[in-house]
Amino acid sequence: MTSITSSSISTTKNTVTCTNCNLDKFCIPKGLDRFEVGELALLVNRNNIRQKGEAIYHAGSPFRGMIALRSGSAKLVSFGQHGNELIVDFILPGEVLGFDGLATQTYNCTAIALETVNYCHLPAHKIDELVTQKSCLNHLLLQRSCSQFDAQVERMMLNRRSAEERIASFILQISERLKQRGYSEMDFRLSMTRDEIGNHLGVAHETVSRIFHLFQSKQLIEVKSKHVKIIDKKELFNFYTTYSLNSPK
Amino acid sequence: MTSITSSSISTTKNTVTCTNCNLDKFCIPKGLDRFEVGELALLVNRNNIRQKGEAIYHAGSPFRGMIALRSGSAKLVSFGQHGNELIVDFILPGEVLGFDGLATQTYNCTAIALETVNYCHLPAHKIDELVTQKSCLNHLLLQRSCSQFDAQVERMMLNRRSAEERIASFILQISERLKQRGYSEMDFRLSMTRDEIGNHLGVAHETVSRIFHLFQSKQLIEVKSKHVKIIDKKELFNFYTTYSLNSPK
DNA sequence: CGACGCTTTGAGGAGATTCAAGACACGTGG
DNA sequence: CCACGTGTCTTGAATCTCCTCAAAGCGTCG
Repeated sequence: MTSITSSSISTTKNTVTCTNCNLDKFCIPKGLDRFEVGELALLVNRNNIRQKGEAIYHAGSPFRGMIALRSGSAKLVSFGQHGNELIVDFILPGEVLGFDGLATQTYNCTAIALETVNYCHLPAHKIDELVTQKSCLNHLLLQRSCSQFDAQVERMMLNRRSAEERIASFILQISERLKQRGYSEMDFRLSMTRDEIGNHLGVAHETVSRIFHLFQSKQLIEVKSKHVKIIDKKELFNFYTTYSLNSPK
Repeated sequence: MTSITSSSISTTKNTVTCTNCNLDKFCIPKGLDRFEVGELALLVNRNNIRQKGEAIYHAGSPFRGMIALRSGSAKLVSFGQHGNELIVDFILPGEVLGFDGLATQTYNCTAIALETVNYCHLPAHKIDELVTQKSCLNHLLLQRSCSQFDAQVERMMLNRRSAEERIASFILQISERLKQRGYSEMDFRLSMTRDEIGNHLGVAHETVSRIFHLFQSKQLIEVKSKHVKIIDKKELFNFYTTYSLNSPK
């Protein structure tokens, strides 16, 4: 089909760079100008593949750089001292991971593909170069890292809420994040199991199942195994903001 | 006693600077060399006082800089949309706060004194200057901010544990932090109420009370109102690492 | 000393977990 | 193409942890 020049042995699909990537608004380039993105494009390894269940990086291994998922999703897992594992976050297509290794230069978590993923990789040593050259990138990283703070507060708030509220918020959060990356916000497939959702939210997987069912019976969503369709977003939202609790004093 | 020169109207106590401050290993200067600390000393406002219950800064107000508690302690509070308030963290004497405003340049939380506090204040605009001049400070801030990530994981782990484990870990954490600043690690006074502890840990204040009592009956600690004495640190530690749970799969 | 806030202690109940068993889905090999 | 096996999901029942409500002790400060 396409003519193959000496400088390009890639297929049409593979000619995607940071400049024309549809993720550029969300990825590392966010906040950089056109020229800078061009530079960035030269530094990024594209088209890395991992199959379901394979690790993208391992906890304890040296920081190798930041990762942007071009397709597929992943989970970020932290292993406690007693074999208990905790899913710190899910990474959806178009999102960036690797922040858990930025500060210490060692990954704190293991990133595991929940389905086949295709990702870009910005190597660590190139990040250092960029950071010293472009203060904006520096600022950007600082910003992103500090936004962890907000996330933490948000999560603490969630942890005092009932299982129903947690799951309502989980569904809405996934919906919101998918929407931001241009996917359908009302109708999607969860790539993680009930067990993984439960682990992340701190509830038993049976409870996840039960509450999905409950929401369906209340006409808030339709669930069929991993497929979720949001019917009444507003009511779902009310569900987890209205019934608040544990507000001391 | 001391001769008073025109340039010094301060008492002996007030002549403490960053250079001779006993907190310098923990405070903002950490990682800076002697000369840089000297520079820093010129930028810092010292000897600010707040009484118990008074705010050091308010959520929503513009970032005014970083704060180091020279004495006294504080709580960092986040207000939810429905009047529920969440104690994100306690700040012990010698610790630094203000990270919640660093990224967005607006404080996300309100910092309230739990007892009379004396603090140093590094103004925001001077931080900017320093950051652009000294890349190490920049790195330092990034480091600190990213360590939030670890804290978040730690807290998520705690949230799947029983009330007993949470409180054991709380006591040990406070002990450890006091120790690091040179205070007694085995015998201290909690500056916060049971209510505040419970809020922070996500348990009812009655439960806090009961479990303190339980630990006392097990000869792990001695409690008398706010005063805590650790009797069997090792066993207390086992308490919250041995009985782990909820490890999925 | 009296008031107020904090802490302790008890009793009852709600929500979520755990255990157990069956249904469903998916992929593999016959 | 169907049978089979494994992993996932659902549903029920019993149990337990922790919360809520209530009331009484304790301490502190004006």
